[in-house]
Amino acid sequence: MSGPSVDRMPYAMRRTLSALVHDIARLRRKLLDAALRPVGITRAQRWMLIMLSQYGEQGVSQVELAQAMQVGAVSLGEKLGLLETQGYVVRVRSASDRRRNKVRLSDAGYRALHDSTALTQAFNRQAMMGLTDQELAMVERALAVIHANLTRMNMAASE
Amino acid sequence: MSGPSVDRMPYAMRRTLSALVHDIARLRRKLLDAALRPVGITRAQRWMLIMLSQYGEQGVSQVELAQAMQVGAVSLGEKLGLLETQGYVVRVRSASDRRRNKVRLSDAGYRALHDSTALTQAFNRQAMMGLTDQELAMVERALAVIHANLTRMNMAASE
DNA sequence: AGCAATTAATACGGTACCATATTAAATGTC
DNA sequence: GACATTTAATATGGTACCGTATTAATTGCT
Repeated sequence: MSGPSVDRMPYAMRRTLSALVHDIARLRRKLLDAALRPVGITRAQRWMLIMLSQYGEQGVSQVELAQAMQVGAVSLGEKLGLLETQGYVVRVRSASDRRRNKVRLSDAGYRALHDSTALTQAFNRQAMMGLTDQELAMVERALAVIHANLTRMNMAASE
Repeated sequence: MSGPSVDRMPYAMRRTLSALVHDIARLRRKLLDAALRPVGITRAQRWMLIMLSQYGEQGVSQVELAQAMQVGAVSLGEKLGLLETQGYVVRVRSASDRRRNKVRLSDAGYRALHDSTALTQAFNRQAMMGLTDQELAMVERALAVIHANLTRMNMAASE
């Protein structure tokens, strides 16, 4: 009879590697999106434009693009909808398979891609300030390992 | 007369450090949230529970907590609303300043924190597999630099 | 050819963030 | 004490993700 059975100690909250990754992603999204405002696209949209630029005139289907970006088909469709509304991408029903959309960049899309590049690079320089190229390369390699681990876990989770 | 004035070349799309950070954050959120499902909280909620555990019985105001977490007051309020609905936190109007809420963990909150810890640690071990402690320490230091840069930029942006 | 299974995209609903606008309470100034 | 200012929290609306359910079209099997 007596006190509660729960442990009420404060938990350790060192800024771990994982917490740093989430925090950096969050801050970077916020700040870079603000920096890209003049161009009219966000960081995530820029990423999609970059991917789309790989496929040129003939375009890609949404499923194929989603796989290449390791992103859910729903997220992709939503973002494409926005980009289409804004005029940066074009979606056309494929004639050979009328379930598919052929997605490609418009001229405005290529222009937004071009216009956002310098801003992004300048932003990255500021964000990476104080680290040598060697350090950055090492971090990139380590993160690639973590990314590969997570990708494997992700595959395993979806069978 | 003539062709369009836009450059239609495909853009380089090496998995850069920045892209890796965003991707790791996204995958980690997805997979860890799934792993934590049995406990009933998400990774972001766990983070908030950890922070709340620092303040003990007397609790914190939302503004103070938002500053400590470097998160917007709105996001914080929303997540607190969810956690309160689920019974993990308690919000009480402060008597001395009736604008303020005093927020603290409930017993269920402490329990969820406890229950989610082992799962999170196991998850992290899997995600970091293949990297030595030295490498991880080095990555953590480098990410801390980037985080500090972004934090500074964020301060500057809000004057 | 006919029907079942698969596939591409979308609808719907949810979490995690953000900025800006609003409301209510406190504070500072006269 | 009265009124303008500041502050704490919330309302509103937007982007970026997710999972599951649905719809329409194709493919595969018989």
